[in-house]
Amino acid sequence: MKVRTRFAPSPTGALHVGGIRTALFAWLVARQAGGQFVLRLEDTDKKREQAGAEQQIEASLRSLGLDYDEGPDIGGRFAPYRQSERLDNYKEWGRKLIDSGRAYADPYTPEEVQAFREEAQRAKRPFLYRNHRPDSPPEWDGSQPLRFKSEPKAYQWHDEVMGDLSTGPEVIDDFILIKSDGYPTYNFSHIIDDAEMEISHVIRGQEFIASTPNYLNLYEALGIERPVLATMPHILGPDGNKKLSKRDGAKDVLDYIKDGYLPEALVSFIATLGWNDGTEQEIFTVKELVEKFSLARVQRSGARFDERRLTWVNGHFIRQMPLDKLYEASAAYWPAQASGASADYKRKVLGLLAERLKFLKEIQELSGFFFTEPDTSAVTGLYNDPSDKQLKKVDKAKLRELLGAARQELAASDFTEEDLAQRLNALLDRLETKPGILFAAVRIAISGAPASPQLFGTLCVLGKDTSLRRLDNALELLK
RNA sequence: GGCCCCAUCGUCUAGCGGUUAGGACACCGGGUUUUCAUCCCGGCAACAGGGGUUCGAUUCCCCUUGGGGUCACCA
Repeated sequence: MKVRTRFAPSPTGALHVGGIRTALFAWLVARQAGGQFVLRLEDTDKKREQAGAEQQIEASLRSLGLDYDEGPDIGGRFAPYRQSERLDNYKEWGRKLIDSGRAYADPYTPEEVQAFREEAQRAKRPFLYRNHRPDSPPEWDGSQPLRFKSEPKAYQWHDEVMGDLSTGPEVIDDFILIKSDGYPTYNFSHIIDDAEMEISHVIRGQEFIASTPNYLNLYEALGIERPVLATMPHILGPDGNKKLSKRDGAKDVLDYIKDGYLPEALVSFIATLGWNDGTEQEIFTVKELVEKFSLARVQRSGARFDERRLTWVNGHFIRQMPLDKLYEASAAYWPAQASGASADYKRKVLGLLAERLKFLKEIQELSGFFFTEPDTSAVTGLYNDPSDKQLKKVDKAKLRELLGAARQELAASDFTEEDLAQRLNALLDRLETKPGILFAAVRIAISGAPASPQLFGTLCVLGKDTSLRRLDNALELLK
């Protein structure tokens, strides 16, 4: 079978993790089979549409490397890929259904239908339009909704993720195919488009499982062979059990990218949210995912979104990334003060920072003192009230003595890491002091930060002039 | 409310009749002789409940409970 999958969002907002996961899995299925992945825009609701959403969706997919072979902005064999540009198509299929007696014009006003619905609600029964199906509907002139004339019956079908599913005839109803504004409903348009675009696997969220029997009924009326169906469980919010939404702090994918989460980390994390290969592997490269992914191993229950785990995965990817690649990826995250610094210097700073980064945006806060003098009030603050327990025991006079001695050693050093280590360690013995005291004192003088990368490397990168100057400044502050 | 789906540590999960129920995140402790972090070692922590089936159920079946979805001229 020729495998073609699609991701078919409506342009009503940004893509969050839930939507992206559906896209990722569809993409993986296509890439694994050497098939195509299609992006189609379901823009049939003008009221809910949001300006810029299409671009945002496209950018989100691209930023994660989920490239599509056909889509609204790149065209393809079955263009156009915006449903709003395929309206004639749906009308034509609507006519066919009218001709075969499987569609009819809905004569009721929205208010009348609403009254039926409320009546059903009062009786605590599910609402079925077909209980009110008109005997002799008017001719469809496009101003009324066009409804599907269903043929209720029981269904059982196979879902690649959920397994065998079944329902009774009571869930089948006469749903609207084409709205009175001329736009099709999702229920109609996606079936037509999937068929015309030769989509082999329909992979989508759990919310569609209830309407699947209706689609099955429509496929039969249309004489269309149904594609393979796969239903993804929802991704749930971190604290609640509700479907993940913006309100749960579900950031848009581009927000994560902006904060310096790496695409490959995002992909690995999202893929393992509801899927695993049965081994104890926790992290996957994109290549591995393409090889190992299978719909059959997708979890049937919903998964909670835990950002802490994403953060861990991201840190993992950062740490195993070669420095050159990491440097490339970090371009947008340097603080403003770094603009004058050389690439070579920044690369060295990044080398020191790399092992403690959770995401790239942290470079901004962590690297400040490499580019500007430490804040004097921060330095005095740290000396007066050190977080370090050892340093607490030392008075100012002693601090001055230690820093003075350290300054002398540094002045004599060639500022290679080895030499610095050797000299300062020797100083430790000579002054009979603990590293927790001497090194902390020096570290604060040169960084003004409560936490910073390892001392010798930091001194080495900052260089002799800067280091000595900062030590002098600190000595001045301690007077 | 009807219909449908789901159910292992706090979280993501392995398990597909016999296991000391495994891993990871988070958390807690220890180590890597400066801080933070990394890394390593250790610890805490789960089969929702009740019936069956079976020599034996986390695993298969049923019920209960709990959670979710759906019942739009939204997708």
